[in-house]
Amino acid sequence: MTKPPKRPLTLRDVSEASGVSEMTVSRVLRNKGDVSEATRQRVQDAAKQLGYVPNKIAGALASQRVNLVAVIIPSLGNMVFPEVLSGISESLEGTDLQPVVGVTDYLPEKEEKVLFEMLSWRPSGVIIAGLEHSDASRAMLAQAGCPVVEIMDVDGDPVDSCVGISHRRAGRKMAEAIIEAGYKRIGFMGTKMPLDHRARKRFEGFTRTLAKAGIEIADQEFYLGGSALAKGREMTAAMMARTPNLDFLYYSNDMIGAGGLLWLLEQGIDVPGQIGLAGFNGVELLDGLPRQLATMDACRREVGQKAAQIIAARNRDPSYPPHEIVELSPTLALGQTLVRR
Amino acid sequence: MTKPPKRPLTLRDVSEASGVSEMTVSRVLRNKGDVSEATRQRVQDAAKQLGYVPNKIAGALASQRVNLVAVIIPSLGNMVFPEVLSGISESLEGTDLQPVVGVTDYLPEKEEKVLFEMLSWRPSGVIIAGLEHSDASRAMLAQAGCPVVEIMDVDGDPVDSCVGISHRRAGRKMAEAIIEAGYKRIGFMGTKMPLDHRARKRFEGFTRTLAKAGIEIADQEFYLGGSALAKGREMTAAMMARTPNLDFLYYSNDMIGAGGLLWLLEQGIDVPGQIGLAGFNGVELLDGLPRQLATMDACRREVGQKAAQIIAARNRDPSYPPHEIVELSPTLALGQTLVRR
DNA sequence: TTGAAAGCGCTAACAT
DNA sequence: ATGTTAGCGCTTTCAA
Repeated sequence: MTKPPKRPLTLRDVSEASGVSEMTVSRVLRNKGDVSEATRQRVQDAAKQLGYVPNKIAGALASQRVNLVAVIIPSLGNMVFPEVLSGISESLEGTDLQPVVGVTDYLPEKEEKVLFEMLSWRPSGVIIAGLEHSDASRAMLAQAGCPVVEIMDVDGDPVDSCVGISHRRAGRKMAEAIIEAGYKRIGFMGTKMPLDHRARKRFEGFTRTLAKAGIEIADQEFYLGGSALAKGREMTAAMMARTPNLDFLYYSNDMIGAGGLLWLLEQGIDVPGQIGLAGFNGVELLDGLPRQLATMDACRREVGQKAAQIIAARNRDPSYPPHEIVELSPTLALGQTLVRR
Repeated sequence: MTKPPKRPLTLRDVSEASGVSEMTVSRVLRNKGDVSEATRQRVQDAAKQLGYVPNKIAGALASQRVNLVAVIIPSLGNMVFPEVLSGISESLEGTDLQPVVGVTDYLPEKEEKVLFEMLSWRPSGVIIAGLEHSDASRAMLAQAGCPVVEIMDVDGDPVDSCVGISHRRAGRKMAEAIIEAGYKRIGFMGTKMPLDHRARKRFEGFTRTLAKAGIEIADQEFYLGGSALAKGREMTAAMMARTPNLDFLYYSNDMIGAGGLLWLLEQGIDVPGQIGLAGFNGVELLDGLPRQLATMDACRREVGQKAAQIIAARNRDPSYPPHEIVELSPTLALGQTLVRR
């Protein structure tokens, strides 16, 4: 090891230390072009010796290529998005592409800012959650000059490519399952809507399907922030007090569903005998609950994988067609809380 | 909006569109230097009209400044790290710095790779979890040429600055509380150690303190992967079958603790009457459990905030002293599962 | 207040 | 297999 340098090392330093031209040093460090084994060794030794770290900024500017994929998601606290991320990382593993994450907190203005920020690094691709964006954001995406994949949702009009599930259909399928099982007095709990378009679409698909069967939501409640598990408890307690004759509770996510389930069991309420339950997402957490909560898997990992594959493929092969739309099918898991009655 | 460009727009395009020199356009876009209100308007209109997004790569190369802070953490699936991240984002909000996240999966080799990758973008600072790094990683950090803050842990020898709690002390404090409450037959459950130094240190602090009081861990079990809640259940079931006379269970994280708690309650076991429990982290999730699990807060958000503040301060003021060490004090929450017996 | 020139550290393209 | 030259798109510095 050498002593801390005042000035960051450059290719030139390695060149001088190894007695090889900058160009050849560059070739060695990128494994590009033919270099004799001897010089390769010399260069690598010199680079390691000095502790040289290449300057990607200069490299990117010169080569007009940046191996970054911008990934823009609403939140990291949700568990859903980390799973999407790991799908993305997985698919990008073999390539030289690297994901860079930006978080919007479900705020369109912040999405705009984050997107602008990321595009100004000229990434090789953009993966962005949702199909709803501000006009400015859509314009930026359209002009980005790189593949764009909108994920998690297919109910809408993508700028370019798109990978996800239909949340309307997911809501519908759940409603159908509930109707078919014979439940009639249904309560709904979820996040406040305007922020979360996918939850809203599920709710729409759900209520419409119920309506067609002549059923109306008997009670509903929406929350914002806080511990989802605790919120699930509270909302369930409140709703059961307000509307005691409910026979089913549909939660817009598994976490509040789990909270509700725990509360109901504690009250000695028979689940699913007296009341049925369902959530949404298929989070791993559920495996540890006293009852297996009915849920619907949102294919989070697969969404991430496929989206990243599209980006990678289009970077590899510019003739790969844009505007690809991939709709994945969420699977319904009835668990132990949605049974025929 | 204009039609999709083949070539990304440059300052030159804005310059031509507005009839102002590139230099002045640059000044407007960065709010730097004096520009007359008239030209400022012209330029901004032109830029927006064209949909110009500045090229940060070129900007960074020219200015030798990059407004990115590299944040390197072991995992996103843990809930712990997203909280640290939000602390970081929060502190960086006012500045022009932006966090960029890299994930190591607790693997030193991957840490090395991620670190190298991030340093090659010449960030304005590095925030990295833990004090244990490979020699190569330490060397890179030492040579990084930017402030480095190691976080989450203070039991060790930081390269530069450091913000965190003492996990040894945390383990000790928990042991003291348990001893003082009168528990004697103690079981431990946690992740497999070598991967997670902080969990290991807590365990060490814990067992040593017990040892001093003449108590030895009566049973222990370690897990790897899977749903933590479910693992907590399984391990607890296995341990209670194997060593039925335990009177306390210490879990290395709240999630497995929650799983254990749920299982015990289901079995009709009296918590904390028959057996006491404690976890670690103070995760929000716990608010929704049937009993408030004893735990110890790791100050995750505060750690992130403080670390980012240090980076920001040192960027603002180069004379800000390096090698700052900040030890935060975790607070013990006895909840309802650690009571005097 | 504005503009012109130089160059950041690399790599593409072309020699040799 | 290796070296040379000319930028990449900005910002710094200096001049007007």
